[in-house]
Amino acid sequence: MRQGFGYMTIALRTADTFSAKCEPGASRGTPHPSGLHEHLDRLRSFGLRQSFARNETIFAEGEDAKRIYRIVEGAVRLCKHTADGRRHIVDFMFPGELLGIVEDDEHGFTAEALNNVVVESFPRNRLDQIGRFDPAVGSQLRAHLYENLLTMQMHLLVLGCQDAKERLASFLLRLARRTGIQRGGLLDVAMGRQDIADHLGLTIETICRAIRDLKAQGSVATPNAHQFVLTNMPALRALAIAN
Amino acid sequence: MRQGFGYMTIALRTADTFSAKCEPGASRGTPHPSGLHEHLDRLRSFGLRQSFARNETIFAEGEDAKRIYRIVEGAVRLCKHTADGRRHIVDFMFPGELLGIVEDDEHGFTAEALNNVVVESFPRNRLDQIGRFDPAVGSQLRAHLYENLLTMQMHLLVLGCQDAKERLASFLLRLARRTGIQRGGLLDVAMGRQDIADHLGLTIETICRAIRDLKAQGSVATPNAHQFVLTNMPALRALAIAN
DNA sequence: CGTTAGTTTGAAGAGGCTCAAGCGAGGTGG
DNA sequence: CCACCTCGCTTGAGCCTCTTCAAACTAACG
Repeated sequence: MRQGFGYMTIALRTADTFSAKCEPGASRGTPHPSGLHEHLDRLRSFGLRQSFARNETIFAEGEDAKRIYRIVEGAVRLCKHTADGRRHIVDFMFPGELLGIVEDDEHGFTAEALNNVVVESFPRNRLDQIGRFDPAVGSQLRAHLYENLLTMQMHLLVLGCQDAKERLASFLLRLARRTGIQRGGLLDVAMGRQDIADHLGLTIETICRAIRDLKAQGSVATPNAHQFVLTNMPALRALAIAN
Repeated sequence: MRQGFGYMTIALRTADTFSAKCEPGASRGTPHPSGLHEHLDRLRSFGLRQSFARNETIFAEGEDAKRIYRIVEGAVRLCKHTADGRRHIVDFMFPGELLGIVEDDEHGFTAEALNNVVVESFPRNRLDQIGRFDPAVGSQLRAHLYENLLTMQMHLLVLGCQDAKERLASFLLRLARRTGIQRGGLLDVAMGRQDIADHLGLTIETICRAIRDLKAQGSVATPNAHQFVLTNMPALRALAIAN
């Protein structure tokens, strides 16, 4: 651990860029471009800025959920662990996205930095306090939870119905939709192969072979292990579950 | 379709029994024994009671979500379909549970009757209206969404990490926890093998074989195809993900 | 008592997993 | 500056689980 920089060419997006967010569900117009951000901005004075190096834990499953987090820079994985040590990555999170919003007292998963991560965190009870006067907060929180719910349902469909290549295609397309694509069609992939495997319910070897196959059929190219070019979107979309 | 009765020995529970509900998460005390029910009861005059025969559709994915449903009797499956016709059953629902609560304009999945089902439905905008005066409604809706979210996360873990026997064990234990167990340790299983398969991301044959294996190792018995006896709970729990 | 829908079992095949080794890029120390 | 080491990625071979296809069985119903 703590071994420096990791990948991700350049984190172009900053905390003020997140209005472009549009996830999930592609088709439906974004219901709320997360109005929650405005409320958090109003809590600036309570905001705490923190940095985490690769593989450091931002918060852990079971910990008291006293603060909510906004990712300013870097990428994060959300993990759940089984009793016998198996790991599943529920989702990845990117700049401008909110983290650790629960209705429980404790966090339901562990959040770990994929690379150098900067987060701002805010006391949860402050937001609740605003919510007591401004009913919009409640509905924005609900919208946030609902988005997450839709994302989970989509992912259930992926794990329940798709084979390795299809899962990878779904993953890459969603990643492209969320993080955007650099000039030259370059897609930066912050997470390692093992992370992708644990997210898609496969092994690292199967991920590698699925990538090789997609390359062989001309659907993607990989200039290096952490960058992809989606050379044939229609083919990928045909594999994936929906866009 | 419409071939009469289906299974499920006797639906003992009625609309007034749901206070016993305690899902998901076993450990945590039920955060809200769904206070939403009280609000719905207050909307009695707008309530619409409907019956559905086995395999009939209660509402379909993509339809306008104008009403929310409460199951009075019977069991329901919630399905999503991929473009190429594959089916995934997101979850099953039982008497006393609420159905079709979305933040969207349209339903995110299809609800179909597993057996003879009776539901009460209420206009969504009426509940919203109550919510404008009573802030508790909003937080109860949020709690409801959050419960669903936790359930999905649990199920992701099942699909992402477990093999056939483990998935079946997880499924049976959760089912027992939700629907309760008859005298004699009998667990009524309203859904067919194909439904279980589509819920667990397996084929019907694999389900049958997993059942056979659990029987062989003495963990369950099956007096008939729609009843199970969980003869060795510790063994099942050891297989399952958490309780 | 035949029909039908659903369940169960078998045999063969495929996709993904395991184990093992090779490769390549980055960082470190001489 | 190069050699070395390490970590993560990639590839291969064999195995195992789950799937596929096919057929037999069972129970409910007309």
